[in-house]
Amino acid sequence: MTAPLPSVRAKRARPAPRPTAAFPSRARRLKEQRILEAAEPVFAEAGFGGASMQAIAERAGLPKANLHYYFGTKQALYRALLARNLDLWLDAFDHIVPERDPADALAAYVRDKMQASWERPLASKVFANEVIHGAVEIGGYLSTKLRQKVDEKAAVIDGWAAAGRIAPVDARHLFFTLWAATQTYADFDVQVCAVLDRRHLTKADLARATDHLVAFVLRGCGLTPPAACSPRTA
Amino acid sequence: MTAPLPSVRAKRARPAPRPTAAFPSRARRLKEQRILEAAEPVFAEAGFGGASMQAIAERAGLPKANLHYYFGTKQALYRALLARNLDLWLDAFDHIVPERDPADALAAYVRDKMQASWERPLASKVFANEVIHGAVEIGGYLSTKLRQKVDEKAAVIDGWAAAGRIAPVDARHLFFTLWAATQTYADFDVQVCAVLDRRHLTKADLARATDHLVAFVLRGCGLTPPAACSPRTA
DNA sequence: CCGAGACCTGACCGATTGGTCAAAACATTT
DNA sequence: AAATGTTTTGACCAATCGGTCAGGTCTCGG
Repeated sequence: MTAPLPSVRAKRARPAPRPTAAFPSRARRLKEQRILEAAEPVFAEAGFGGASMQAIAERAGLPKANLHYYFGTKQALYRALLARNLDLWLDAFDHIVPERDPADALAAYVRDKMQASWERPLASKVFANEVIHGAVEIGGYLSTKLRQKVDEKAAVIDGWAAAGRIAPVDARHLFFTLWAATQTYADFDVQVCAVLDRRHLTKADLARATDHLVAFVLRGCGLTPPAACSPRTA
Repeated sequence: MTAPLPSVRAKRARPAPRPTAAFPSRARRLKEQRILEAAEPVFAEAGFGGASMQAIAERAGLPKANLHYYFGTKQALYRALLARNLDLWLDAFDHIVPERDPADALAAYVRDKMQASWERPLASKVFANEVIHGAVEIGGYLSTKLRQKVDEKAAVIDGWAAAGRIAPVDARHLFFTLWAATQTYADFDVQVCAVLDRRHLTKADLARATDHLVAFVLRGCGLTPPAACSPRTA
């Protein structure tokens, strides 16, 4: 202890980015939402490394320093954005329950995921980016919460298979296939557009894709689409 | 013309990055390859915006200025990397020909694409990144060469369907599904690892995934796997 | 042995990056 | 209105970014 060390490491100085962490007022929540909404397209279109706080600030119509007041660092903002969307992926799993008819359940699952690709494509892109780049921020989530959920739902699929209600598929790889096939309409939309010769994907395009996928998946699982396969269901 | 304008726009100054563009010597090609090989993992892991010339230079064991000597700009290096891999995606299409048995052709297609995911995952990641971020560099390729090829091969699928040799699937959406389902093992490998509780994906994992996918796809197209579905084929 | 042109690179440039900070503005409660 | 705490932001910082350039080295035909 010859010298009193020049305070902290300059790099770890984060005094109080979130003073009211315990009781975030309604106004605070609203503003955070506004910033996250501005951040989503920027991170989706440029990735974490390519996105800049300046660009996000401009989209939100706020000075850059304000973002740092609310989120401290770029990484924290990125993490908050990811966290907001993570549970979104698990919702569709609710359809996969033992007592339900396998064809119904799988069709509903695919339709739900396709709807998510239509309604929240940017969230899917941010997630895809994060995973492609190694999932450094959400690796823990993937190997805990997601894996548990997949294990649970894979057991349901296996149960159906054991009962002869479905072809003997590999449940986990089936999920990988379903995730990829549905999210590709969000993540790789420009490729789909290019091949289909569209400027933008329309709801009708997605409906057609959904019908194709549902039929394809059901056949793939040794099931038959429920007669005519009416696409009209809430 | 009151003032002679201060030469060119400072931003477009690119004197002669490729003096021997017409006759690239063997040594030159070799060095370019070396740089591209160093660039691939960096672009794959960080995206275009997140990658830095410095990082690529360090990986290649070369001074940064040397990269600029060979490729001029970061964008040009990125484009060269993309160009090197573009035709890679089209190769598997060769299996889809009218005279071939549909089940054989589709199985071979899936196996080829899965092998590509195993052998060149980084190329797939770079490509995925580019498409997710809007395909600004390869948009032209997607809406010309790729689309033409897809149109051509979709006609083959439609022919099979018309002849009753395959279920009446939507050929283009079938391709989207196949691309997504196969490339997910390259692009989202960490997610697959997390769910399967692996540190790295092994060849055996990929083999299992391939068998699952082949069977799933064939059933999805109303076909039956060729008896026992031996995974051993060159 | 000598140019000539290809190749190489340390030093440097302006612009932009994520992040900090102090002071001003605003809101609340006493 | 004084006091207290939160929110806002322009100005600023060191670091890093992509890119340039002068001048070096190397190679090779003559």
